[in-house]
Amino acid sequence: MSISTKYNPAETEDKWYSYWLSKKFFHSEPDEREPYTIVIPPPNVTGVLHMGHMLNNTIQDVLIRKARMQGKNACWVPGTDHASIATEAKVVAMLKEKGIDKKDLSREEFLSYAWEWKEKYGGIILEQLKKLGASCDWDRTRFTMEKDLSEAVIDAFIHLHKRELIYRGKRMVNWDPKGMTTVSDEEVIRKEVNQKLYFIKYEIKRERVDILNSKPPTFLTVATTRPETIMADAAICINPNDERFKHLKGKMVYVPLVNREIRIIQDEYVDIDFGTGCLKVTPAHDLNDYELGVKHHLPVIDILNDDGTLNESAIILVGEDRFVARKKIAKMLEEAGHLEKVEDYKSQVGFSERTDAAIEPKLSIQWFVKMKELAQPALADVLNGEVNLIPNKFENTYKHWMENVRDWNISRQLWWGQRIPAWYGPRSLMYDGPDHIEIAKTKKDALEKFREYYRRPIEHAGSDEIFYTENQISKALDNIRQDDDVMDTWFSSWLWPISVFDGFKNPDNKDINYYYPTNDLVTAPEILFFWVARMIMAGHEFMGKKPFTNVYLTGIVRDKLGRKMSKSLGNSPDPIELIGKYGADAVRVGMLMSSPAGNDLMFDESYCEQGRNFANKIWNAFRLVKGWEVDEKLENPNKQAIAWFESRFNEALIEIEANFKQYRLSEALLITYKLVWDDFCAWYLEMVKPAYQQPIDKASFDATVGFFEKIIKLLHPNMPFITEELWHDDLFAARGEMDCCIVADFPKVEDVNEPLLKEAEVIKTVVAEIRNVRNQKQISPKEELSLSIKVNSHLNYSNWLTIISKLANVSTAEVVSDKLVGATAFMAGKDEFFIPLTENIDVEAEKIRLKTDLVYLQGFLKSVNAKLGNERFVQNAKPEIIANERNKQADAEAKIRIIEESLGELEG
RNA sequence: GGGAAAUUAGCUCAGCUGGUUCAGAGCACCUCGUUUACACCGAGGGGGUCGGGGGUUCGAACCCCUCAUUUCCCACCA
Repeated sequence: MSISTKYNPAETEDKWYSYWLSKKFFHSEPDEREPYTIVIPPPNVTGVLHMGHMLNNTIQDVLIRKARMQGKNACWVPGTDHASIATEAKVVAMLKEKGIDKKDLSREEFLSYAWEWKEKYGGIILEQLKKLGASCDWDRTRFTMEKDLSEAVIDAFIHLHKRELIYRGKRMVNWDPKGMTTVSDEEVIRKEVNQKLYFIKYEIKRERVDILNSKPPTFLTVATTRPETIMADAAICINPNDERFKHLKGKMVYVPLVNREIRIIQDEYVDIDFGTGCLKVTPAHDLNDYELGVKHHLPVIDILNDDGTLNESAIILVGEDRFVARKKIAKMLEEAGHLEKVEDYKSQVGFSERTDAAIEPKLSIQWFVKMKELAQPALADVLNGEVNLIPNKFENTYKHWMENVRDWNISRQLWWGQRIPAWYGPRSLMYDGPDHIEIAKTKKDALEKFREYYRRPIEHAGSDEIFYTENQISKALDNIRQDDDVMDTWFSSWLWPISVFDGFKNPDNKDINYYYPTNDLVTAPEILFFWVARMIMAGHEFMGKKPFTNVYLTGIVRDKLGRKMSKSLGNSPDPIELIGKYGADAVRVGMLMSSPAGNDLMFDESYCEQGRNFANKIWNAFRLVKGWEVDEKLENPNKQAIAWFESRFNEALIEIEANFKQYRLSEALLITYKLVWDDFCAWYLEMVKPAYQQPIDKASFDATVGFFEKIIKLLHPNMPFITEELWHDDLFAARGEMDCCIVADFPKVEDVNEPLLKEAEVIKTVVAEIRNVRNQKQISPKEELSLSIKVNSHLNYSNWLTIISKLANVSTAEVVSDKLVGATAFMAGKDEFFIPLTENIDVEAEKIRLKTDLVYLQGFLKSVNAKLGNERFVQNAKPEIIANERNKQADAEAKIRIIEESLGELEG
């Protein structure tokens, strides 16, 4: 036989993937079947596959393939996300390498570079998914910035604006000085940072009389982590209840170095016990200070440029980066005698999720979505089980977040994304004033709205109605400009389950009606709020229905030391290399084996090895069966084995289905693994396998091939490639063009013969015991033994004798009525087994063995008796528990009797 | 600072409503094996007082309290 002893994934994977594609097995169109739909969490368009994607998409593929095999109309919609800040950052970096500064480009020029970049790198990740075997409906591939999806974003904005759920406001926002944009609260990652706490002395302004009396200046000390912001100080704040500072009320102090006078204000917000009890108030650069400033009518002095350098308002250190300025100013303060001391200090600092730059609180005008109303139905869905989070431990966090949801800052100071459809023009053509804003999908619409606006009578124009001239109007219209900002990427992502089916463009179309709401969503818990929660909100707002029913939250893939995989640590294997090394099926199995929903996965390559070994095991089982010659004339000696495996398969299948129902994919796979490796290969095949170079009977062969086919189908969702390869082998019935494993019927649960399975377990013990005897006595497996069985139970061994003989290399096996003296013995259940050996048995050793068993059983019996003798147990325990205890008691008593007999004979 | 979860064999994890599926699985480990599908293999085996301490109960890995450790989420203390 010329089949390789090892399964070679490279020979099958591309072949079958192209075949599936060419036969359109992944493609779905609405029909009369029940739909099963998953929308992919769209990866960044310019990203490459990492281990997290690997896990996530393997799970989705398993779910979708199983549904497809179970007769559902399975549709897995793939696509990519334009990832505005990440992609823009990459493009900016690329341009920089070319010596081009983004500032020197027009918006149009920049976008053309960006699109070029997207065309070049976009879609790499989707190609990588194909290597994994992902059975996405590629005809439905979408991109969040393509025309239709962008329009959906604009439509959604306009809709929400009409509903007064979108507003524009001046707020403290999170500013990313590296990305030069705002980011939402959710995109700020807080980290503990070792910092310094600077104690800075501010001189208190002396009364004129004090100066005349040459009274020396006095100081107050403020503790701050940000000395570079003193130039933006608007006040010093003390707690009105702080006895130490009562005398300071109403005084003024000088800001060191710049000598600007500021007030001392009082507010209970200040913690008397923290630092010095004096707080410098910097409304432009701290959220709390801003609020204090509003309360006390303080000026806002913004000393930072958008890129984090100091601006002219700082007066000193203009142009320096904030962190450089911090060091320099500390020195300057020290030299000027204003630095009392510096202490080490740990505090939480916010960093941008995308650029890792320290976030700067900044006052600016941004667009916001009101979240409270939107959150309500989305919270209700999860609480009442309309939407299931798997595992449900995430419900608590979800609830907490949704109940404390804050408004969503959706504007970003970037170019790569959907531009905010807000248009600005002069409110009045007569005098300068705040802008008039119109929300409109296109410039044309905007112009019309503005024209209409200007044609109305002029406000405050007295009794007679006055209108602008057409000339004035057309001149004004020439100067209408669109908002420069784009929308947060998540503002397109939250529409994904709707927009991929064109639910905005064409609200009542066939696809959206059929596929929406989708079934399962598979994603990482990190984006539960970013994305999942908002999708549910969008579902209710725009469709009046939830977007999906089940949310499977995967864990984070970590290395085996528990560290998060990251580029900088270099601890993340390249998934494509892994697939090359072990095969896609192996990597899939490796990922699935040890990652229950919601649990982090400590990844190690050995998981892939295990997967590869499993593929090889299947391959070799196939080689074995493939090599059998059939002799039609032979009787079937394997009826018992066949009946057993049939039941065993169904027993396992029941468990597998139950685990799938609970989304315990790793558990389901492990059961499958054991079914194939242990039950099918190690037991069943060994039972029916003909002797060397002997033919097999037709019935056994057919049964075995039938089992094999069922096993291949069972394995397919996990291991699509090897199963498809085997499916087409001529070992099985001839296959038509469309007869592929990918669309074969998934096995259905059939009858389980429980007593038969129980008997088989006893038989397995018998075989294992005989092998154990060989091991202990150093008897070669080739040496034949004979076996005598004294049956004390109701088990009918006659059906099993041939199997025992074959598996344990026993030449004669017989049922006897008396113990065999001088033979080595063991028990299985209540039955006794004897193997006569040529050498004398070691009576002492045998006695010790029996005594050990006896002691254990006596102890066991004692505890059972104690239970049964306890009145309160007998009164309180459930009847079936008591019955069980009585069984245990009888059982133990019987075994003890048998052992005592044997011991007696050895003694005697 | 608030909240949530976890802690079971060397590692990764099961263990559903307290009582034979109650101490389990996979991997790793040890011994033996060049048997004619597979050494990416086969046969057999060892290994845990279920984080510590209390309590409830006839009975606790499971329920309660407490401590410890770890992880995650949320939060504006300079």
